[in-house]
Order: sequence, then structure tokens, then C-alpha cells
Amino acid sequence: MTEATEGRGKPDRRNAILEAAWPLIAERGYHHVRVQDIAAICGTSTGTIHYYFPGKDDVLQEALRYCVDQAFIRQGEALRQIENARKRLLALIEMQLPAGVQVRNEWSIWLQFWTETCLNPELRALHNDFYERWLDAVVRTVRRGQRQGIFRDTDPVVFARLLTSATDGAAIKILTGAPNMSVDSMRQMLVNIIDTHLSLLPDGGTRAEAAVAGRA
Amino acid sequence: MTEATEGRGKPDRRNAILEAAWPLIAERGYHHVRVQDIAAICGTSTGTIHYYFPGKDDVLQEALRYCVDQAFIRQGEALRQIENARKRLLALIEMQLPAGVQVRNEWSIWLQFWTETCLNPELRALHNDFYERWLDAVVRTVRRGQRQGIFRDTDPVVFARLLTSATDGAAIKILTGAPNMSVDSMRQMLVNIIDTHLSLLPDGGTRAEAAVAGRA
DNA sequence: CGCGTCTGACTGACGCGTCGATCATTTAGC
DNA sequence: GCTAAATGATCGACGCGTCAGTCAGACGCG
Repeated sequence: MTEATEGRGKPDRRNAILEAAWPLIAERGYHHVRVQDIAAICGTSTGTIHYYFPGKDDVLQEALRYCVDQAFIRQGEALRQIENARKRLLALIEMQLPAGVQVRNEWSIWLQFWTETCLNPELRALHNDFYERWLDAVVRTVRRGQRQGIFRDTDPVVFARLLTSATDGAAIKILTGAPNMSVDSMRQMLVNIIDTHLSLLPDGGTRAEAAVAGRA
Repeated sequence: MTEATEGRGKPDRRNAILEAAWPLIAERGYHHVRVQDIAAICGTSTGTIHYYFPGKDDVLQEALRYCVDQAFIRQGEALRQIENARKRLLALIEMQLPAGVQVRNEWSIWLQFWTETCLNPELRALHNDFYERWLDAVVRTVRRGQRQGIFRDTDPVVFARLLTSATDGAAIKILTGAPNMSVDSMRQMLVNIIDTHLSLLPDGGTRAEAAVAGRA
């Protein structure tokens, strides 16, 4: 795969194709994206797309990787300056809320990625590589909080399983337009999970502070 | 839609087509199912499929409805004889665990349904109709438990949001082959949610009993 | 500097396989 | 013998991938 999908020519053009491809996938869906559509957005021809990528599937898979990598880098930068573990978790949650178009599109990509992975086990390795990063981010933040003495000693892996499951499930509800879930109630639910499972105080601790930090 | 998809002829043949279609969708994916494939399983021709359904999309959408309805009926029957609210919830969870091929396929259908609904808002009404049933089942069971005096007076809707989100998220992890989630840890996680949010005792109550009932 | 050559990005019309849908025809039931 | 049910060859649209060709700029050489 490395040499097959390794781009020829200038990487800016190649990136332009990927940058055009992934929002298209997010909005129309993997199976409804035509090579012609990507070419049109880049202001180029279908031949050019095939000049940089062997086939349509390669464009789409690379676009997937591109999108996930971009998001991961963005999150990493945002978290770098936050020391307090609780605030890191809250910031992590805040960045996952499908509020803007960007994050909504990223969730759409994930949803489709899940579907394809479920149908085609060959994608599992790639998927789990991506997903593990996000899960590890939670686990490491919990451990940090426990070292800082602001979190109870809950099993970090078990907690991360719960938090990420609830996050994914809630995002689905929002994307599908479920009437009983909104961005606000998603935030509230996730913050509540943190309070319930990590807080030192039995009643859940500083809810008010959490809500404020969550909106930052 | 009503008259367009309303079947002609004997309903057994029509149902046979749907019965053949939905596992095919679950295993190969909506977009990879050919009319020819469905016909082949039924031991019939593509013409017959089009005799009962106007187009391919109609077959697939009806198959979706068929699958969801069947599952809902099955669950309703299983729950009918269970009086105790906690045992009802545990049974509900147990039936959602993607352990066998049947339930796995149903989750695959849901996953694809979510994806399509996210991409095509016209499906939202249908999707929310289906989803609401499952959410209501949880809400009503919680209320029942509160009337029975075995559940704390947590907000049933908020609780249902959490439980269903976590369920959906956990199922996705299992279907995508995530290394840190198994059927057992999914069960454990969901039972733990019940204990934490509904149990009368502060420590979570009868975990042992719950685990046993869960396997029934 | 000027000329010829070469390379490599880019084009877009076309071939070809695929698949949904059609419809003339056959078969079965009453 | 009439109607409903079922067939499957055939049509036509669609879209991926190919490939012969264009063009601009780099390069070498006198």
C-alpha cells in the first residue's frame, strides 16, 4: 500500500484532492462520491485524480486518514497548554461535541468508517489504530488526574470505555436528529459521567465549575 | 409511499424477499446488495423482485422496517412475562448484546441506518419512530421500577439517554472489533450504569444477583 | 542568449463492465 | 380461457479507469 498510494508530483495538489474529498464524503456519503465530483471541486479532471491515486478507493481511504489525522493534531495542540486533568477532559469533551459543521463532518466520517469496518474486517486494523489514539487520550488524562490527586482511583480503562461509548452513542443521536438529544444534553451527560466516576466528593463535586469550563 | 410499496399478490412471497434481503444488507452492506443477489437467495428472478417492489430502494427500505419490527416484536414477547423492573432492564440489555449472528446482524442494520439517516434527513422521521420505541421501553421500565419502589427517582428520560447512548457506543466497539470491548465487558458496563443510577443502595446494590439474572 | 529536446503534470473523450429496470413471453391457478 | 404470477433476455444509464495527446517549463548545448 505504501508505494501504491504514495503520491507522485507536488504534494500540495495531492493534499488539495484529499482536502476536497473528505468533506464530500462526510456530506454525501462514501458511496455517493464520484471521482468527477472531487475533480470538479479541485477544478481539475478525473484523469488528474487517477494520476495521483491508483483508484477511487485509494482516494477515499487516504481522505479518511487525512481527516482523522488533522483532527487529532488539532486536538493535541488545544490540549497542550492545559495542565489540570479535569479541564483537559472537559476540553476533550467540548471538542467532540458536534456543534459546528467541521466536527459534524468529522463525526459523519467516523460513522461511515464504523459501518465500513463492520462490513469489511480488513479495515479493522486501520480503524483500531485511529480509535486507540482517542481512547488512550482519555486513559492518560485520567491517570494524570489521579497523580494530581484530583481524581478517584477508578480503573482508567473501564472509565474510558464508558466515556467513549457514551460519547459515540450521543453523537449518533444528534447526527440522526433524535428529538431527545441536543449538544447541551450531550455535554451535560458526559460531564455527569466524569463527576460520577472520577470526582473525589461523593455527590459529584464541582458541577458549576465544570459547566463553565466546558463552555470555554 | 403507502401504495407504491404496498405489496401485490401473496404476502408470503413478498415476506420471503424481505427475509432474504435484510441479512444480506446486514452482512454485505446496503450499497453492495444487488437485486440479483436477493433473487438468487429466494430462488427466483430479478423480474419477480420488481414485480413485488417498484425499485431496489423500496426493497431495501421495506427490509429495514421488516427487520426492526421483527426484533421489536421478539423483545416485546420476551419481556411480557417479566414483572420485576430490574429484571426487565437486565433482560433488555441481554437481548441487545451482539453475541449471536442474529443480533449482530441487527446491529449492523442499525449502524447502516444511522449512517444513511445522517446523510439523508428524509429518513429521520422513520428512524426516530423506530428509535423512540426502544427508548420508550427503557423509560417505561424505569418508571415501573420507581412505582415498584426498587429504583431511585432518577429522571427516566435522562437515564434512558445515558443507557441507550452507552449501549449504542459499546455495540459499535464490538462490531468494529475494538480490542478493549467484549460482550462481557459491555454487559458489565451497562449493568453498572443501572446500579449506579437506579439502585436504592448507595454502593450499587445487588450486583451478584444482577449478573446471574443477566445471563438468564 | 536562443534553440531544440525532454520530462512530467494534466486533460478529457472513450471503452467497458456493471447493474437496475423493462417487457414480451411463458406458466400456473381458478 | 382468462388472469395473476413469474421469468429472463435485453436495454440503457452510469461511472471507473485508460490512454493518446497537449502544454509549460526545465535543461543542455553552442
